[in-house]
Amino acid sequence: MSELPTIEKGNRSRGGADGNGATRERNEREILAAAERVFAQYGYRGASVQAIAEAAGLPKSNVLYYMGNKRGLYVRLLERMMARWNALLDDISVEDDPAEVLEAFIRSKMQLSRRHPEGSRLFAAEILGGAPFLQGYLRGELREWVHARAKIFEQWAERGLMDPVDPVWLIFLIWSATQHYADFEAQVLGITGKDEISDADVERITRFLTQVILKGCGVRPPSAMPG
Amino acid sequence: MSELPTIEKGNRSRGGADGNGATRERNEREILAAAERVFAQYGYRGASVQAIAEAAGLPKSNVLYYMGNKRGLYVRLLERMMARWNALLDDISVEDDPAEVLEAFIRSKMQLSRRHPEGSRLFAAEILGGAPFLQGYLRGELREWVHARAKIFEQWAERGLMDPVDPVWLIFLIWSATQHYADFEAQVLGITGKDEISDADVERITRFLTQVILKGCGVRPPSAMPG
DNA sequence: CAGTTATTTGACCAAATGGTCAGGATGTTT
DNA sequence: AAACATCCTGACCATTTGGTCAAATAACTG
Repeated sequence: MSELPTIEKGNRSRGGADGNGATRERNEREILAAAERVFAQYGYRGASVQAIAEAAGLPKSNVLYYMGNKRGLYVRLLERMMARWNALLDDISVEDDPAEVLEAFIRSKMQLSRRHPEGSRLFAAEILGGAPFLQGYLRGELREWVHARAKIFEQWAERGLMDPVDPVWLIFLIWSATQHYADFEAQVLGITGKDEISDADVERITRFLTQVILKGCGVRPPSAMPG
Repeated sequence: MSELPTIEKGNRSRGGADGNGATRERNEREILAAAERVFAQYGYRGASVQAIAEAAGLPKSNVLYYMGNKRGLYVRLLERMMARWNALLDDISVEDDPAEVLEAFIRSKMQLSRRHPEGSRLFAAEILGGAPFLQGYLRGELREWVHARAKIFEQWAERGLMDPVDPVWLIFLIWSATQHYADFEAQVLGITGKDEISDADVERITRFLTQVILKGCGVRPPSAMPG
């Protein structure tokens, strides 16, 4: 605990600029990755700049040199995660097949959580704590995102392509079910006795969720073209 | 932030012993409630004893007098929540009706999250952070709990009372879906535009989840008695 | 090469952290 | 009233917190 990082001064492979903004870019990437892990584990308040610096293998001052301050670093991470989320299921229309869209949604959401488990947990921790930094996003962009898709689900229901379930709650159901495997990984591992969730597990879970949720809201399996 | 609690010294209604352990009991209750809120919001590291004390309207020293230290207080809260959880769905057998049991599970889980939202979030934060204090519980008691119920689900599937879905993942699905409304309340409120989740909402959500999940795993609605 | 800019980092700071403790206040019991 | 136990809390402590700064170093540019 009292041990400092002990970076060798002459670490040639890391120090100094090396043409363009390459140094900056590389260091920022490394710091962001480390910060994502630490913030995800301890939350905003619980995470310390010192801990982030150690995780990145840099002195604290250097982290602050690149990121300005803790708050800014945190917000940057949140924004990065929002961007990833926004890119999800970006273009669907009423004409699409419900089964295909829902499966694609479940699948890409699972993969997002799997590819960025720390970002996913960071997001979760932020919302758990009352979303002090994300209020605006939740009541703005994300709300629009959800309602746009909800409208399409409703139209599908009107056309008899699925049961008339509340589309917003359906989205929450999918969100929570997929999020669970990233956010509560510790629980899933503890209960199943595994020591990691494999790609095969992810595939099985995806299929399970797809099957249960599609069937659960009466979506016809893809094939028959209406009209 | 720099303001101290400023408790009046002569607060008659709180000071001193009053027969039995009534004082202790009352103060402990109040401290536990305050701590649950603060830990839920900020996580273990992010929560400060000072913040808990202020939330309880007591000086920090008094909180430590009752609870010993931060760690002990936290563990006590986790244990209280585990006890609540363990009491859930405690006696089911293969002879029971799947539809009834699953609905009861969803319903009581929803109510648990609703009655103890802070406890629920506390639990979630602990697991999010890798469950450093709950490893044992997850790999022990909770694992048994889950597997015992999973076995029953499997037998139901064998008897043709439901689809042969993986029972552990079904439990996770129900867990995550119900947990969501407590843990991510900020998200649900932000997106729906409500400023609280009403009892009526809870009832609607419960019905929605019951309908979709039961249908989704092919559970026959209650009525026909087998064998 | 000199000049300019970007990077690195230890020393430092005020505030907050978890926790201890002595001593006073408030009761109950005899 | 004396004795005893519980309760309360301000003062205090070592450590950690987020953040600043100046001086050193490294790299790019003319």
